[in-house]
Amino acid sequence: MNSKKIPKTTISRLFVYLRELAELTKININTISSAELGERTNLSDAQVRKDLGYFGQFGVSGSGYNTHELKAALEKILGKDRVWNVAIVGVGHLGSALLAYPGFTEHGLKIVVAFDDDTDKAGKEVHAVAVRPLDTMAKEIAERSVSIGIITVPAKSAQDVADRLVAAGVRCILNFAPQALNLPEDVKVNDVDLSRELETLSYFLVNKK
Amino acid sequence: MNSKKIPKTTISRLFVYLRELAELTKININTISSAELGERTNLSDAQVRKDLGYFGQFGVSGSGYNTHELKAALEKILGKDRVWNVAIVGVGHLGSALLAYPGFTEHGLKIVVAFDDDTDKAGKEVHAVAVRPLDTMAKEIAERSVSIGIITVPAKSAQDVADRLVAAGVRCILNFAPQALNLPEDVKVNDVDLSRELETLSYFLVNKK
DNA sequence: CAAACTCTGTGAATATTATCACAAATTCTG
DNA sequence: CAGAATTTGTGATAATATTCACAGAGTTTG
Repeated sequence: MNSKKIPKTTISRLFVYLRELAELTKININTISSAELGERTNLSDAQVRKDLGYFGQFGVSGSGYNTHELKAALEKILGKDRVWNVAIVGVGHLGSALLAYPGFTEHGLKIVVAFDDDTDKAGKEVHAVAVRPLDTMAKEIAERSVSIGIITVPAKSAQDVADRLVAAGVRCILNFAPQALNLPEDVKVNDVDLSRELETLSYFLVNKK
Repeated sequence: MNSKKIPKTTISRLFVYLRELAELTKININTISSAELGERTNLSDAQVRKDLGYFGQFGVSGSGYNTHELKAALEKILGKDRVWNVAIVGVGHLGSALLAYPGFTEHGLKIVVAFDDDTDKAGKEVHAVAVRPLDTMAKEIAERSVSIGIITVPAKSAQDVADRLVAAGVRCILNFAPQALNLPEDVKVNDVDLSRELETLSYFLVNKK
């Protein structure tokens, strides 16, 4: 194991490699070179080798990587050999869509509870997940061992919701609200800003030759 | 105008500043310093100044930035003084959620048509947007002057859909499919990989002290 | 089995991005 | 209106991430 600091971007790409390896093993391809893996993921061969190099030596010179072994190694490294419980706060259009998304389960993430104060939703089930009012958060999160929170509420309530999640013990948050969250250092936040992603495309339209 | 190359990250942050400036002008705050703007957006004062510096000099020493002027300047720079037409391909849970999202309109992005081959959907309307079969893509995109495409189909069909969008003239794509797209250089693609965002959180859970 | 290939692992070189730090411009204060 | 306090704009510096390039290890071929 290399002890140098690992780029965040590397972690993110490991999941891409893992996804590709899952495909490859499924179709009985047992060996792959960094060049081929790079081609399939739109990355350079050097990038692939460098990324893997942070975690050990998985390849065989002259031949490449064993897909089964590399897959198993990455699953271990990335914590995909176990299931993490997830809670969603905000059961609007986006929240519901995420509740219905089957991909998470495949990736070791299980949405176990949702929160929403809307009386039309609280107390019911959406896509087989129970929806509860926000004031039950502390209790539900503790009982269901939730370790990841997803925020899909409007920007105005996002900081409040984040504070409550953290107070309930959550240390990882995926934030869809277009609002910068202010949280303790030991809380990991990933922001997904859909409007911004679309907007950056419009900049490209304005500034292309 | 500074002619140095502008970081992609800078463009992205300009939208954050713009959003904050919209709030500020709304509540009649007319002047703001880089430090204050940075605090509100969770960025450093130096970062704010550096980002704006790529596009010109907007501030006044000792006082700060005029919120109205800066807002207008950023809107111009970012192409937000006009409306861009958007098409969505794939009207599943996520596609429908995006169709229902009011935020896009507020940001100068208008979803004018959706595509899906599912016979339950094609020919109908979802959230006031017409859904058409994929083989009408070329015609619809030309007629409706679509310049941005959003891909919310399964990974397997993503490349095919992307090729068709490009063939129809689209040069900007927001891709939600967990699939690396291979497209001509003059096509700008932004990838949003929701599973990956969640998964990187699980890595953090495994590797925190 | 030796020569020609193939492919990894990794330092070194680049490129990109963020932070520092301070002169110059402006505003505030008494 | 002079001195103190702010705040910008921007080179210089530091941190981060990617690409290059090649020695060394393993495989294939005739």
